[in-house]
Amino acid sequence: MPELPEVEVVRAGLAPAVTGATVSSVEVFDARSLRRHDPTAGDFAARVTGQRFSAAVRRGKFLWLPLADPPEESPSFSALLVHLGMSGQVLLREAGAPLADDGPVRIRLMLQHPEHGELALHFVDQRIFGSMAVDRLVDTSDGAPGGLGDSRALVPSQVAHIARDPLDPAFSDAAFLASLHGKNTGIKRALLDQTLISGIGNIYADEALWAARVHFAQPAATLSRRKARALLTEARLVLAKALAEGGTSFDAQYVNVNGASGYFSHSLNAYGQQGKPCPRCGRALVREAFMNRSSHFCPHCQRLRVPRLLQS
DNA sequence: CCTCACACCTGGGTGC
DNA sequence: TGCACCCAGGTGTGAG
Repeated sequence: MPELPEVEVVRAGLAPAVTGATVSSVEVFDARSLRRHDPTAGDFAARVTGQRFSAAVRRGKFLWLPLADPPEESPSFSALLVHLGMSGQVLLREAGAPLADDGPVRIRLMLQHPEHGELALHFVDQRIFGSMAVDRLVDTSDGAPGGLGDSRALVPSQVAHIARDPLDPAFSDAAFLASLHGKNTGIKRALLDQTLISGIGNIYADEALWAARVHFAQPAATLSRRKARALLTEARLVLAKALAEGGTSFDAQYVNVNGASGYFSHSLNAYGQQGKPCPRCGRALVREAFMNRSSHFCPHCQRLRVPRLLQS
């Protein structure tokens, strides 16, 4: 469940269940799902077992559950970091729910919540591009809250280089627009660059570009201020609308913490719509190879515009 | 520095 | 049926 709306659906679902809950046990069934865990930070299971979560927090596509109490030997706070990669899921189940029902469960946490009692947290990940880790929390560079869900100005060290997402109140439109101007690359690459703006992936990049009528390969620096601003607005709109519809689910792989799908796939205008008529002009949408994957766009509405200065 | 190709994985779908 | 090949919501790394 990978882009901002899908990760936010998971965060919002986890928050009431994990906040205040204590981890009673940890089972790692596949150590490859700890690719982001630094072994020098200590054994993953040992670092999490017995800990209490204080919140569920998200920036972009990164999710973390801060641990309420720092370890005795260290003064710094840390968090259970979660990234879903391409195929990760976090499912909340009744204690004793069979693992086999949920596909490849890579890690299971048993939680004890003061009000809700015992429940199981299943980290499922087909392709193992996602991972869990224990990571230390560091100060944010701008002094604003690290992400949605925690008012403290802290982020996991592995998230410190990730830009704020466009739904974050502390996101700086001006800084983002200025950074586009200095980029020597196409606009879609810039939208997907999580150090410039986070939370946007292949689906919502294509949707935002379609809505703003911008070609994916348009050099980022050649977008007018007005066009760049419009694109940012469309990105916000599509993320917010997808979130309101529970995210995009093409199959059972992308679900909320209860295993339910989102509905935004019915609202897609461009992504995966190659061959179908453009909802705006009626001409056929196309798919083109891009960065080892695909771009979907309308060749009529989204033209590549080469500035006169660069023509020769 | 900056940009880009590639590696990291599994499984579903398609066409021969 | 078998099997090669293409495809998939992401990110970190290292070459150039």
